[in-house]
Amino acid sequence: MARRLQALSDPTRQRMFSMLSSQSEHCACDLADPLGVGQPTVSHHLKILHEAGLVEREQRGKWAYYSVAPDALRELSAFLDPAALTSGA
Amino acid sequence: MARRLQALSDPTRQRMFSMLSSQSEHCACDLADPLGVGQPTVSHHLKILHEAGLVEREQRGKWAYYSVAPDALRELSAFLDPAALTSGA
DNA sequence: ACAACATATCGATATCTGTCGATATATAAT
DNA sequence: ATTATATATCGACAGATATCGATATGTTGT
Repeated sequence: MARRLQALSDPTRQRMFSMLSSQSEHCACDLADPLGVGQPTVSHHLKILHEAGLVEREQRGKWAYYSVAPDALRELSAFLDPAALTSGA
Repeated sequence: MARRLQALSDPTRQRMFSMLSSQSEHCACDLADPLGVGQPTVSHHLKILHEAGLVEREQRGKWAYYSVAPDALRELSAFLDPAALTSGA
């Protein structure tokens, strides 16, 4: 969990993660421009998010598609505030 | 929220916050030893947690007592995973 | 094999940040 | 007022990190 919080501490990664949340998935190439950073930087941040278990990676052809890891946020949310969990859904 | 995530990204502050969570409140003087850091460092981190709205501060005599801000974690948790919120409690 | 494109890695650098020692501020007691 | 104690601030420094340009890797076509 420490690693996840660390991964979410950078503003660029926060925006990146937000973009991935709002849409089902993103090709890495679509992230650089809106974020205003270079391609190596995008790649670097995606690696950090991935290693923290926050995003998943799927290679399709030359493109790499990233998406939010299904349970990552729930786990993090539960870790921060266990009392706020729903019992069912 | 960005600021709160940033505040929770440091390992020392995570442990600090955990200590404050497990007990109702702590005097700043009780934190340095268990954390293995100096007093100025404790003061510095408490300031960051306080400015992020994660902890509250109450001065009693020469001592400063810190406690977890009541709604901080719930808000953060809801921000990260709105779907996991309880409707009632 | 070769060319073209997407992504990852490498090396360098500027900035941020955690930590400390020293010092300042504040409160309490003598 | 002086002393003692608790906390905050300051200045400095080492280590982490975000970013970039250059290059490597990998994939898709020809």
